[in-house]
Amino acid sequence: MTVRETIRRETPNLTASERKIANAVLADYPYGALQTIQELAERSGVSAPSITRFVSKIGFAGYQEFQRQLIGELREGSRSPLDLKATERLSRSDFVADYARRSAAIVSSMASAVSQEQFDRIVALLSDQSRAVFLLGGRISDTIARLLSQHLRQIRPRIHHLPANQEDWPDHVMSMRRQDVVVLFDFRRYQPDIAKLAERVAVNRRATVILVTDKWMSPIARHSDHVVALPIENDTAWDTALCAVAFIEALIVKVSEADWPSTKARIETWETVRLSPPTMKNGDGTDA
Amino acid sequence: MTVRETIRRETPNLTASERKIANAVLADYPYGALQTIQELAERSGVSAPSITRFVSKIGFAGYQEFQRQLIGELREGSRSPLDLKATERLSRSDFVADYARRSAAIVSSMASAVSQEQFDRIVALLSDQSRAVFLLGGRISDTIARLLSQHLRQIRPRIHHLPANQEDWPDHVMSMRRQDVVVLFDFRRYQPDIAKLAERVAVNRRATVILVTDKWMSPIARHSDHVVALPIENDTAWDTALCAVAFIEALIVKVSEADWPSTKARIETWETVRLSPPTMKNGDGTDA
DNA sequence: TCCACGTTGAAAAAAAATAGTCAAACGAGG
DNA sequence: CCTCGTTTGACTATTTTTTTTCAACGTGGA
Repeated sequence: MTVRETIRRETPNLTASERKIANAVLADYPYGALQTIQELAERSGVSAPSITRFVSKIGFAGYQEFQRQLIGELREGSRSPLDLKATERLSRSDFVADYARRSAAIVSSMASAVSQEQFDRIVALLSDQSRAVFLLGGRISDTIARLLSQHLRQIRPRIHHLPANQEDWPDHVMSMRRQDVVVLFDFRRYQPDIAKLAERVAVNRRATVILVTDKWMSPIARHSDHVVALPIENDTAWDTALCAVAFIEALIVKVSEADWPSTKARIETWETVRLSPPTMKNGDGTDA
Repeated sequence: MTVRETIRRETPNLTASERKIANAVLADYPYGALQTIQELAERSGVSAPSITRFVSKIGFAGYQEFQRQLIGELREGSRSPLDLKATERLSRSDFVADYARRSAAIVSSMASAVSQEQFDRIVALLSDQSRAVFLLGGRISDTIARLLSQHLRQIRPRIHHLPANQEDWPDHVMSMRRQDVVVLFDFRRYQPDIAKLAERVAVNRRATVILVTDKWMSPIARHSDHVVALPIENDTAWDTALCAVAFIEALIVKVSEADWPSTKARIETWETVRLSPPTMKNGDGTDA
């Protein structure tokens, strides 16, 4: 019986504070608990005596014995992944584990949905600072688009996240030049307004359109230069945005590496500016 | 420079007793040294003061720092089995596939960071429509928080996503009642403003605070009733939000299932309303 | 609303670990 | 064989850590 299992088993009997401790211990297991009581108390947000009560409640004679057991596990663990197997078997029945496993499968299937060549082309477009980048997503997917915007802003200038309100679009559209890049996110329940925007951008402004969508392909695809069709199915009532997130995070990594010194410098400047004035933020995260 | 190397390098300068200690430490490295001074002294066949002299001689401030260093090494070392392999193969030619694989691994590790019990408790809180729900995230994580808000809004009423601007918070905070739920997202580069909000909410309004953070634990943990500590490390310069997304999607599935007929009815109504008038959207996705 | 119970953290006590002191033991060189 | 310098461990002081005590607090039930 590992400490982890013991804690899991005792969870139902724990009080609120004790549960916080349990979380802190399990969150960074087992190293999180290889500290003094004080430090663990600090990290868990409870008092030191609560830690003592916690360890005795889950069946140890004292904090030291508890730590000794953890070190013992560590030592055993380095020999055989026994604990891992046990944990896995234990968690077969729960939803979280199951969901995690399924999600992982979907994420790994992303690789077959995006070819390396396509990825590289998109990275090249986004890394080219002579091109402005405009982003927009649908009702739900706009939050994903915004994740990309936020990160890109840290890496390079001229990132424009279009506001949700259609009426504000024309201004932005008019400022697009032919060499610019428009990244659209549109998953099923495709939105006509975005399709319209895409068409206008493609036809009138001739900007490069990158579309991130699902395998059923938003109608925007016909106006897009690059279409990334990601898996979104989950076997639940809800589609998953995981692949989209994984995809944009992969993009971020590569775009930032394209000119890392510049990225680093920019982030540092950014931090300085952010920290000095008492936070004066732009309300909705879009640029004006 | 590992402790082992340090010891090896210093060996020539050691006295007989000190060499005994060195042998004892290296013989069962690093576990042999993860004991009290007394035990190590016993095992080495020397006295406790010799141990003290030994550790200071090889350049540590004291026995504790020495042990801490060892634990640190252990922790670094343990990252290798899964991640190091991935890092090695982070090849240019197949970046997407590698990234997908690593991302999948991280997502599947989510299961060990979130226990089923904890998950169930959070689902119960969010499913309880008598509780209003307030959400907020940090600079980047707010987009994740927003994803949750968006979905929750489709499922149930009284979802309030706090605006990014701090000055608008007091209004919302004042409307919080004791039975309400506040969901905060805060990943490293923890933001003081959010911590302040959390404290005020916990102390003044006594609402239930759910914190989604990373294993280093945002200082908000101290004021939170439920702390979800997710893996975010990626071996890239950027932290990943994948687990956070997977987590909230899992939440969504279960919260929506808690009262599926009601959820379904609500979504249908929602669709009708959304499609009929020529889209009049709320600018930033927060409620007024 | 009030009461009884369980939970919590501050403070103090207890225990332990660690560092310091000093004299004895040891060994090298005379 | 003696002397000096080094090393060593018993003893002690100090610091740190852990545990216990106890009062206050919040919670849930009457």
